[in-house]
Amino acid sequence: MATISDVAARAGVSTATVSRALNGKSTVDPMLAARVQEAAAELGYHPNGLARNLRRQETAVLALIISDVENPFFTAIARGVEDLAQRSGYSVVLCNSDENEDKERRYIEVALQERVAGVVLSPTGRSTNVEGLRRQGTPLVAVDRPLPADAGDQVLVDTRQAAAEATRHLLTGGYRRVGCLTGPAGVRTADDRLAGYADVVGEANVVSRRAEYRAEGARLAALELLDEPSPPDALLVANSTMAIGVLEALSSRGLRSGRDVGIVSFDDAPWTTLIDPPLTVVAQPAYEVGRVAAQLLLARITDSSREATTTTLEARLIERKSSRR
Amino acid sequence: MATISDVAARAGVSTATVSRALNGKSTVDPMLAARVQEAAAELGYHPNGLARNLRRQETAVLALIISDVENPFFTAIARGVEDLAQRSGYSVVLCNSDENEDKERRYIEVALQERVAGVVLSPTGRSTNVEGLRRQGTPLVAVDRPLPADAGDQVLVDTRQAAAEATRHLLTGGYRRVGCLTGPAGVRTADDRLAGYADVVGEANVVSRRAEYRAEGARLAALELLDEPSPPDALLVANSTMAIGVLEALSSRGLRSGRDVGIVSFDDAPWTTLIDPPLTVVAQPAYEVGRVAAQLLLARITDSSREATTTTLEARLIERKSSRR
DNA sequence: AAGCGGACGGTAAACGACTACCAAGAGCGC
DNA sequence: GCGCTCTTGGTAGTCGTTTACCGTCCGCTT
Repeated sequence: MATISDVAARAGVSTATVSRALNGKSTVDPMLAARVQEAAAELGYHPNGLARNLRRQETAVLALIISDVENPFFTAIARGVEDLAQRSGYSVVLCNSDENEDKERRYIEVALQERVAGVVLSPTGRSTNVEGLRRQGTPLVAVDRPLPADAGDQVLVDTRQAAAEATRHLLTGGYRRVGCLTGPAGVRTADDRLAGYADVVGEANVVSRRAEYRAEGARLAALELLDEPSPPDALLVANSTMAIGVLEALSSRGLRSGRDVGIVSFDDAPWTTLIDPPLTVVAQPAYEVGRVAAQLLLARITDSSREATTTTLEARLIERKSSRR
Repeated sequence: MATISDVAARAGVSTATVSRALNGKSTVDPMLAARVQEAAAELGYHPNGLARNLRRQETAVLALIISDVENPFFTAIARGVEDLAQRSGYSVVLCNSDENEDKERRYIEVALQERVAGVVLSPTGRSTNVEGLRRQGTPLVAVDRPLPADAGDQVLVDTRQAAAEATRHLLTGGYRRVGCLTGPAGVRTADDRLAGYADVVGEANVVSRRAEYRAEGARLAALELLDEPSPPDALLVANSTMAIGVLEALSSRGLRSGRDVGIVSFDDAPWTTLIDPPLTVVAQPAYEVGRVAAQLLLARITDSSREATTTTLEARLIERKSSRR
């Protein structure tokens, strides 16, 4: 593997000159520079990023740790982060914590060890530990879910408000007994969506189940709800993956969404318009969340003394037919 | 930021001892080791991975460069790679080339500079350049699409065969004029699927359109096909993202899949059973592709002289109702 | 008591780049 | 010819680890 000294030897100059020629710092005689370029090309020289970063004490890599690669909401965030970061010359590496606190911890550790320039994190849950990042002064912005007791930058979605609006929408649509299917306790988005729902129906009328943010758990939970003595006639579902399970549950009971059970789900997945009836959803500005997070992160990288901010973006209810009789 | 010498100073030993104590190599007096551990904890010491890797000349990071984070097929591959890699102590960083050759090149460059231990790559297209990786001897395995003129490890899916089977299935289902909607020319999976289709209908009867592997282009292309003088009465669609566009096109023309136009699509996305009629699909073993790729990569990392292999996995036709009248 | 081997831990040299500092040479005015 | 400035490029130190090598100490055998 060619090193800078190989190039230097081949071009008949010192390593310092090679470094200067290749990085365009300081001035180097054009002829010498050309010779260096040529030597580098001939040897297929790629600077060793490890050595470079070690010396420079900085990397142009951002880590994005998300809770589920298979959830379109998070991949849209990834796109947002990436588009913006690329433009500033940063590369983004994506780590999938899989809603698993161990994996999350491991990836935070990797980010720390690799000395990435900054981290965008969607915390899996209660016990996310960012002490390490904080101590090392690694810039961090949390997305989707706030960090427990933290004063860092955050980009959130006003999900409680959105859940309330969706619930209200179902109620005015003529449904009487609205239920709620949400994610695990301790996951802030899950709790907030439930809370927004409860705000509207009133504590006394809460009919809810929790499940992992996955299809299968949601299917089972929906079934439980439907089998109650007085089952809900409408459901607020906390994300699109769960919605898949809920719709399966409905069809396995011969129920039709909209007519029999009103449905509103979070996240405007691409397939939601394909089904019959099309799904009413709460569209979250995922791409925008990613963009803003990246912006904040870059700003903090260049000026670490910035004050921490919390940005809350609005979600938007898209009325389709699954919430109408 | 605490370094190893800080820890050494605090524990009153040399850096060598700290290193040994923390890495469990060689033997260190248990009492000393404990003192080192404690000092490290107190200082919140995280070894500098850059320095470590520079010295060790190796990293425990694998790069996975995929062509589209928002495509479930690729995220399933990512999961497969990750599950296996984690088990061997490797971390996986995911890079999204977005079907864009510039981004792909950039990420290959990053992988090279960061000296990752290996690369899993789904080449975007014709001009993917892995010369750099080859020269540096970075282990590489290609997934989904073969590398042009390459002798490296590959994990592919027998997609031509699967396309042929799907086409045959439509034909025996009573459809007369089967069309094909595939991806861009030069993308091997797109070409193969078209070829498999052509194998069955015969060159003379080919009715096809190409589009990006995205919903919108597929929608337009489908519309074109449907507006022909003698439009096809069945369509083979090359991936699930395109299928979304096709289904939109159908419904905008008031056509019903199955009854009016038979549809078979590649990729068993989670929503395909939710629509009415459920979509007949060619399920690709994406997770398995990822697993095998990771296995191959790890094997090659430990033994770089292994002979290159090409693994071809079988796809499976799942008959549902969109391919029946 | 001398000799020996094993266990332990320190010293210092890498790894590969960047860069502060310095030296040499060129050009120029006097 | 001298001294000045300016450009150019080399020397060597540095980033934070790991590890080859070596010295020391301890206990045991003979």
